[in-house]
Amino acid sequence: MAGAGHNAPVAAQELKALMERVETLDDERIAIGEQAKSVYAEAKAAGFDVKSMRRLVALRRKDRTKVLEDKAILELYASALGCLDLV
Amino acid sequence: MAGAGHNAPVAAQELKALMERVETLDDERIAIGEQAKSVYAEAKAAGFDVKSMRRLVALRRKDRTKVLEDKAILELYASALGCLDLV
Amino acid sequence: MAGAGHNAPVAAQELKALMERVETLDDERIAIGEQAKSVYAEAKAAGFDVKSMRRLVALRRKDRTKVLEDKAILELYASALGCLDLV
Amino acid sequence: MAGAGHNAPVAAQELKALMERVETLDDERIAIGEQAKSVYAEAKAAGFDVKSMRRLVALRRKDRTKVLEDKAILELYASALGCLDLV
DNA sequence: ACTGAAGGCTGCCCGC
DNA sequence: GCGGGCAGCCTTCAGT
Repeated sequence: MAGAGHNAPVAAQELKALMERVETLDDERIAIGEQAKSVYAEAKAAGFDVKSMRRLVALRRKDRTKVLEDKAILELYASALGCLDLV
Repeated sequence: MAGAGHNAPVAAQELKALMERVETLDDERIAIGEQAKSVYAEAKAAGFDVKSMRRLVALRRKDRTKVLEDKAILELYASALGCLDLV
Repeated sequence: MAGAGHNAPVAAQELKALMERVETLDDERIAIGEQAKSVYAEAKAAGFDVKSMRRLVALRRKDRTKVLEDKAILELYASALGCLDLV
Repeated sequence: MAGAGHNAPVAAQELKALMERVETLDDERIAIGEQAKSVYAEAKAAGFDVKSMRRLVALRRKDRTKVLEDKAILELYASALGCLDLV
């Protein structure tokens, strides 16, 4: 099914090399995540609401047009259900 | 560490009974999920946006007061960043 | 984009009816989830490891053949990396 | 509730600065994620099973002792249920 | 058949 | 030290 291992030992060397690259990248990614966490800790110490900051970061990363469209639909539906204030 | 298995075979009968109960409940849960999926399919066929419906369902299930508070903070921050229109 | 609202108020009645059906199903789903949680709590009180039980439940729900295949690949790779004992 | 904004405009400048730092870190994190994705694509092209590679990466990052303990419990339970071959 | 998204589950961190 | 809440990963499904 795999198609990979035409030779029994699965090209262990190749696999090892790929895994090492991935693991290195993962280490970097985690290190950066820790830096971000530090910044959020600072923000929290300064009295900001971290959860809201995260939501805003995510929102701003998305495509602006799409966000506005989604928002419009949500408001339309909420209005139909009589709970416009929630959105 | 566990504390459970004071007797070697781990009270296999007890474990089996518990697992069966969980698995039965799981079957029911999945069946209901499929019914919900059908309703969403109907909604989609009628031209509604399923994703927005899901968001609204989730929003309405949450505590109203908390939703309003969170919304207020988000708007405050968005306004500080000059992107109030996104929220 | 939506195609739904050929009439301005978005067929609010239809949307409401659909939402109610979904929310009812959701309530049931949540109730069952709580029952499952109770069973796990019982299990924990009896000394069983809940996390392992969950893993086993998930494993048993899957297609047996596929599980065995996946297991074989994982062992092959682990062996290539010299950490067969982990899997 | 917040404690932060003793001054009405919520210290918009401070918030902006924090958000920018977070967003920069996020950009880096995403870029690295894309590199990892590339490596996995390479691996796939070479015939390896990406899912198994991911599982192995996750497994190797965890604490070795804990992994072995978890494995032992899982095998114990599986054996009690008569499906040791699955784990 | 593959890619991208959406939901559910697991692992992690904070608060109690 | 435990339980709850949050972020990330895996899995599943719709779309192409």
